Amino acid sequence: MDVTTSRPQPPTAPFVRLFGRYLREQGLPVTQQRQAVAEVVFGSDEHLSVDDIEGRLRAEGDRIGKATIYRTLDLLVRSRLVAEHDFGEGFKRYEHRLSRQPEHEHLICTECGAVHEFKSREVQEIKREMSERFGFRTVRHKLEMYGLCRSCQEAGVEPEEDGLTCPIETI
Amino acid sequence: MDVTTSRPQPPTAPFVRLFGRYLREQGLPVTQQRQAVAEVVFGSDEHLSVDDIEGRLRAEGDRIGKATIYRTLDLLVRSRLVAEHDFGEGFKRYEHRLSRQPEHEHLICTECGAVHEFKSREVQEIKREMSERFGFRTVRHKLEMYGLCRSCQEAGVEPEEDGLTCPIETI
DNA sequence: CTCAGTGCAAACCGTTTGCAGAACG
DNA sequence: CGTTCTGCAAACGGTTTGCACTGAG
Repeated sequence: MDVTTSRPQPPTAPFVRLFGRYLREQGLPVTQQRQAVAEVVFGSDEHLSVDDIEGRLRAEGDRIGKATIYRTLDLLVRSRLVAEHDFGEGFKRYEHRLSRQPEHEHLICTECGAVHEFKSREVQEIKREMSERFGFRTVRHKLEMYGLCRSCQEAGVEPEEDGLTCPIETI
Repeated sequence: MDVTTSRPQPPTAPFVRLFGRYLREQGLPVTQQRQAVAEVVFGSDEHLSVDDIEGRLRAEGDRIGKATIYRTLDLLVRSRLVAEHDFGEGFKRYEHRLSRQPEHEHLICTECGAVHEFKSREVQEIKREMSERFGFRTVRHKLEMYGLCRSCQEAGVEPEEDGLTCPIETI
């Protein structure tokens, strides 16, 4: 593969090297499998499932066992270079935290599965309030909005209703 | 068991009847197992796991199969009388939505597992913004703050650190 | 060389499903 | 009485783990 040809994303090599540095700091071997998994994760701006990662590795000719992928993702998450997400699909997704806003929230379209990221200053406010009011020290948080993205609404999809005919008051 | 003795919580019977009404509306049988599960869920203000529910049923002499509990919880969630949560523990938790604020967010202590509820007006603001800026129509959301509750901090617990020595900038 | 990593397959574990017998309406 | 439910046990599926072999340092 010609590294000099144009790439859609910034080069991933420096990020992979950063992961290598983390491994060395921890006294762990920098293996080619670990580098290959890191390359895939840092080379995409999507929220990848383990199957996605396995597929992309295979597409590049790498045949890496799922167990190794899981073990490597564990290291990537521990290094704080990668974030793990559970969007309630029954499996986890992974996204790297480099070269874009490391802290962001998610908009998830329940129709087409599209994931959009956004920043929210309100969350900082909430953290402060929780500290003041309850003495709670927030270490991490999760803010996800589930609904319909613009294009699914324009395609005529409606959010499905259910529940008791006499609804519980909401808000 | 004497129903006339004092109870810690408001009586659950009306809530169970509400569930019965939902079942009838849907043309589904109101079985004693379904009522027993509903009784347990409406009778607690905690976030119960399936094992919790099974245990409480057994404590009252009811022996109901896990499959039935799962199937009944599915109905309770569909009726909108009960909310399902995944706090990343590897299993789900359930909480009824009656006689307290039906919409609220969660504070989860990663040390002792305590769950505290709070209301956030900021979330409404975020919904509005997402609609304006991205045309996203929010149907539901998830806001969870993970960290240390006051008592765990007072007990001297510190949030554990990890990651690369040169940290990625955070907020 | 030695210790940790890898790959495979089996184990795990919460949840779901198929099916014979029991209940609801 | 027919239709749906229940309970059991087996199946499921994402993830984890045990172990013999390979590879990094």
